[in-house]
Amino acid sequence: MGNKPDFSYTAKLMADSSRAAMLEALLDLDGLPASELAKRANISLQTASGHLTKLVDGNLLCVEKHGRHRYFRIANADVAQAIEMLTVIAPPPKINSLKDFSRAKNIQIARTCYDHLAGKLGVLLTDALIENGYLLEEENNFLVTKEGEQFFHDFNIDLEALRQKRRHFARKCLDWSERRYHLAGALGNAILIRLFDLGWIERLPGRAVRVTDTGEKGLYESLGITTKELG
Amino acid sequence: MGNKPDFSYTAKLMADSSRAAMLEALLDLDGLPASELAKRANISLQTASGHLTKLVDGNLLCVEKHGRHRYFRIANADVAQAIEMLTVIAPPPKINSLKDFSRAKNIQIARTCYDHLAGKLGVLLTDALIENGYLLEEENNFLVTKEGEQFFHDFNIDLEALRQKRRHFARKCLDWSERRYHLAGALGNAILIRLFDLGWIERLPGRAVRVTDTGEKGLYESLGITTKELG
DNA sequence: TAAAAACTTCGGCTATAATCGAACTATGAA
DNA sequence: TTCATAGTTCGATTATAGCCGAAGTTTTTA
Repeated sequence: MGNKPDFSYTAKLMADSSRAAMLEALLDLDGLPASELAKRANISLQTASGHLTKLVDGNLLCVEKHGRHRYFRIANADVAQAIEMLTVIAPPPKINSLKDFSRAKNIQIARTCYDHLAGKLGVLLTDALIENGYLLEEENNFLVTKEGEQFFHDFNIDLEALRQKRRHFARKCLDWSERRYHLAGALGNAILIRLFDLGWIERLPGRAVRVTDTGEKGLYESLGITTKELG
Repeated sequence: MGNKPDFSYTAKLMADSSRAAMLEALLDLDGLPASELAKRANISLQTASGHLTKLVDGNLLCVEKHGRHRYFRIANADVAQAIEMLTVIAPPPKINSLKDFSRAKNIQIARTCYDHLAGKLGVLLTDALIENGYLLEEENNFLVTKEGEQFFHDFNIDLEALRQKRRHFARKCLDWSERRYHLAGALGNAILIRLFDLGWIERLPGRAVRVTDTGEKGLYESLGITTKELG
């Protein structure tokens, strides 16, 4: 009775699947307009507008007005953290067949999460970048060190170009299977693209990803990652 | 699409106010039967039964069967943490009048949370117990040290009796106004009762609490707490 | 000044799910 | 074996809110 804030109010805002789709989109790419969010949630612009009003009123999102455009973003890190916690305790995608089972295993080992690398491989790569002194951990982001600037340059990733983009540069993303953070944001995306280009990883059915023989060698030589650890 | 676990599923389970009431009750006192939870949520036993099935299926609760009784509890610490995160970002109770305003201020300074002390005073007391070497912080609980055993004995609190109770002994509870942990569980409850008995604190309208003149002196002499810090 | 783009508001339709009465199952006590 | 207690299942009712079509508002571009 007026004792504590009512968590079911916030839960209700996250409970609708259309709103959840929009929140999920904003977790990775923030500063999206209503029309883009409507597309991603597969709903009409009118419906999206209503949902977005509710999310802003409920302090889950905030808006930036630029002329006739309105860019939405997650209100603060607590909101992202709350969503991540809910993801951790949510039941994992169902397994019905043997095919599903091996796919589920592959997906835990290495997968894409939105547009960056996740799963055991994602966490392993992030850890290696930290241990080699290329990244530093911050509150919600990673910081590229001087050595890191050199490393990414040699790895053919243009950090300056990434910093220009209207999105997080090197954000932390909670890995639901590993319960650890991995690298997301523009830098996480650039690394994924580069790994595909180099032929170090390749797609499996679904979101899963596999390290190739070339990749095994490359990851060891550049970052000291042994793929045996992937199980 | 089968990428990540669906957090909106879990959010939906927490979104209903009856289910939220049951979860909140179980956050403090766990091992309650369905009939008791129905009472606390102000719903019929049939309705409660349906809700509890959903919560168990969704891995938010687990059950222990003892004969014809079924005792429910929060499934794990992640669930509690997720609820706490949602509480932190939920909008605080509304302020409509000047009366509401001063009440809101009082409630931030010192209040009861279920059956233990919270707000600035709750956090201050918990910190003092730690600084004096009477409590140690663990993952989700506090540990009473040897010095603590002596202190609580002198303070007229029977720790052995508290440990017998079918509930958490010294649990951490996240303070939504302070964004810090305070002491909950059986020990938190016992301290609150003792403070009332000693006349060190007294009730204000609502859930708020006030430190008396005797209390000011007593808290300083026993734990070095200066109530000026309460603002 | 007109037209287009980005978004909001309104109104009606529809689906979901929360609710409880009543009847049922299972365990324990007399 | 009969009664009581604890809880579940079923069915009907009701309320909430998600959805989109249509019409309105505001800002930018032509």
